[in-house]
Amino acid sequence: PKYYCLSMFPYPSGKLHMGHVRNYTIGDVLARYHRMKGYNVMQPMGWDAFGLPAENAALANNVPPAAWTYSNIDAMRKQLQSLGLGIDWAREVTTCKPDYYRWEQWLFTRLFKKGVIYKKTASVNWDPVDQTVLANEQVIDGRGWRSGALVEKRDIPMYFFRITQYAEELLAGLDTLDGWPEQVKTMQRNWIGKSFGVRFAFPYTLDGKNEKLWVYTTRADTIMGVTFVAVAAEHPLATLAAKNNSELAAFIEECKRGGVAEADIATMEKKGMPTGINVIHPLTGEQVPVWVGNYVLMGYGEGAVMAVPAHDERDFGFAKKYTLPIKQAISPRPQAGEGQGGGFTTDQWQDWYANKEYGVCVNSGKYDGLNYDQAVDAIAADLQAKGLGDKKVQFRLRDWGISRQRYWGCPIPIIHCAKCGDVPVPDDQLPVVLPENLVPDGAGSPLAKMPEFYQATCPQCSGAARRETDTMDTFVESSWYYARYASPDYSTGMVDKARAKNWLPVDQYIGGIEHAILHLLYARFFHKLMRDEGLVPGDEPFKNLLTQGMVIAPTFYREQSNGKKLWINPADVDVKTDERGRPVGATLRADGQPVIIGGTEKMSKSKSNGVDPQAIIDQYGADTARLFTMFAAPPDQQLEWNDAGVEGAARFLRRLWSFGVKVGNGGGTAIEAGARQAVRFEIHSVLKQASYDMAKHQFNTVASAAMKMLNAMERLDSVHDEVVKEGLSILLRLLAPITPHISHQMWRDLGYGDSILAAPWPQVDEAALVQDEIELVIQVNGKLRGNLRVAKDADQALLEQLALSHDAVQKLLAGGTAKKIIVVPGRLINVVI
RNA sequence: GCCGGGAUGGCGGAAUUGGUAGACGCGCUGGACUCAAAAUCCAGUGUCUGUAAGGAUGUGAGGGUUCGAGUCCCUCUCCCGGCACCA
Repeated sequence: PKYYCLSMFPYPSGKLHMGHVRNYTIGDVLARYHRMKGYNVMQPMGWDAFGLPAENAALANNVPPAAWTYSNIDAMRKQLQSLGLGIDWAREVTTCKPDYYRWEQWLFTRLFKKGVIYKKTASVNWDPVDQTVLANEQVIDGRGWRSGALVEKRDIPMYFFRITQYAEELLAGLDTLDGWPEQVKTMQRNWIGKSFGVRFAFPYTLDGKNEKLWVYTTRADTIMGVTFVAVAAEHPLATLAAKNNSELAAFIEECKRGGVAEADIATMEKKGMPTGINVIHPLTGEQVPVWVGNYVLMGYGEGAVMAVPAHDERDFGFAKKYTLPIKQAISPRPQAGEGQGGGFTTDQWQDWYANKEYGVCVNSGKYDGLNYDQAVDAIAADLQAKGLGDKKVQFRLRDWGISRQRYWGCPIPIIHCAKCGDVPVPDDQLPVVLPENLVPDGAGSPLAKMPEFYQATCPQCSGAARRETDTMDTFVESSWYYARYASPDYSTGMVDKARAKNWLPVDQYIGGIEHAILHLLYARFFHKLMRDEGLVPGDEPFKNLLTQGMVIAPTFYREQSNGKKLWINPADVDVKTDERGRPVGATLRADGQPVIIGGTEKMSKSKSNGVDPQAIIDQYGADTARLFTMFAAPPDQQLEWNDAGVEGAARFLRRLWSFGVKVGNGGGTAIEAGARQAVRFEIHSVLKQASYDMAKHQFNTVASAAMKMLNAMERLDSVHDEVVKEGLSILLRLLAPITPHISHQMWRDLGYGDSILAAPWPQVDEAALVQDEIELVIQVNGKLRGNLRVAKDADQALLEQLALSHDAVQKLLAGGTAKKIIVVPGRLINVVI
């Protein structure tokens, strides 16, 4: 059987960091383990080579992003090799090379023709001083990172993937992914955000024309509580109203200030202003005022929302702030309202106001007394009868905008012709090659200033035309590299279908939890796009997913005279402890003066708490680095870096080595049968647990099992016995995936075979686990009171009798009788008194 | 703000998924070896109390279910990840 083991490929930043070491060690452990289990393993590696950091480096050092990227790749490849990873380098993929991205361009043109890709305008962060588009990351406290200018929103045309067309399938597909962590699936479900609601219109008349203002709501049952409608600043109605209202125009301008990041918008103070326009409530016929609200997003739904202050917390706050009416439309049902503060008051928001399970309509005319489902049905039916709305399924997921006004990315293969419009570049003109010798200057893409690049001929009419100078979001490259690995050399198509069919899907995907939504959702989407092109088999790309935690380390700093903190690397600090080992202070080794102990945080340059993996590998070797990384925490949790812990891992490997030398020396006497049986029991019961842990990817306890085995064998009087030969053979194979170098060498030196890679995963001998006597725990009222050694097949009556006659139980019974005795076979006896 | 996750000795973590809390490792304390130190080896190490045997207490806080709760339920606090242009 095949086993495709894939770790997320790195961005070539220049240096391996601990997160990489962790990611690739986990992948390598799984790959080696599966080789021992008899699988045909593929473990490839590549480079996510386009991206912003290369442009930043270019700005800082005046080097072309290409040169910087390629030299980083060479450096990091060497580092990965020093970790001893069993990678098939013949499959190496580099996304910034034309032989890779030409197929991305090819697929783009196919999808463009199919209508899966389309163009529309969207908002971006605009730096008015540098005259450039900024990534969210480059906006700091609302200002451009280099210019310091206040960032504005600007609408520009962009290409979009119609991912919403696949929303239903992306959602349903999650149910088939049994090998994915539940939390990741939950996050994706919530991100896709399928909701059942009602889309309806508020009619109004403007300049003698009948118009409709559309909104979407999941709470149609509260429609009789609507007291205003809020529209986004970019909404056409807002623009219209601002024409002869300078105050409103100024407010809309204010709303356009600031970036486009949702976290900022959602935490911003909620502000609004009336437009002076009224619309008609579709059911009551009442006039409803329209407001502009800075919290309404044009990109969501209709860019307008009905506001029901009585039953939506955000609307409530807004209404209180601007003293808008609050009209109750839901009341607790008598049975539900009891004890939950049924009284409605406009003074104070209460959580039940928004609880749809729990109320019935009031002040709602003919809908009074209906519960949520009944009310939504009745209201949707009435709206439909008036031609003003209907039930609608809506997704939170938005289409994926992929245009980037940046240089170091895959060129979008479109030619703009005045006559023919947007024309995709024909296959025989692909790839559109990105020139690699440019240096960006921080003011827009250099491609847009390069006539040799953008001057083109229209493929349809042969007239003069302009080539698109935007590049694609780098998430596009990382959405299909897993498929390219199956046939990285294939020059006549995106993937070789036969080889893709052989290797896909990825059996195990490993990467950081921070990719839980975007990357993993885009890759799933891309797989379906490629499937629909007949390129790849199956509906999902990744069968099993392991999301690893971050690598964190302690921080140390000194307060400087200017009040700023000077961060000091942990490697330069000595920590002092009291007689119990509690830290009491730290000093800088260089000057012996104290430093302040900060928190334990994600390794980063800014906190100077990074540990260079290369230094660890050079000092202790790859096996120690790998063992510590696997032992210190389970893979999906945070891993705290600890130099003493690394020392401990090295100590264990040295002990293992000396033990091997001792065994190799031969001679001596065999041990006594009872001791032999006890060690075999220990080794095989530990192995049983370790095999179970390995299968569930809990590598830290597998490493601890190896330590237990060595401890057990070291306690023996003599190492010259068959049980040691067997035990060491098991121990070395248990460790082989984690510490391949030492395991391989000892395996050979001790004469077990040529290569431990060819050895099978060790088997538990159940016969070694059989015991005649077992130890049971005696509890009284659930509290531990003693132990009992009994024959393993002792019956219930005997156990109860033994427990009752136990000294500790007798003492507590004090002559009384037990109420109840609970016997858990093989574990404990609990006497209830 | 919204979505997801986490919290167990001085530290990293373990606990067969409701059944002996603290495996394994680090650190610390004492001892052996050494002129001495390092390395190595041996013993101890949750907290309080007690000479000891023992007793009490203990898994972020507060409540609940159960013979029995780190594990299940409710309320809360703090920390971390993501939020669509960082990758």
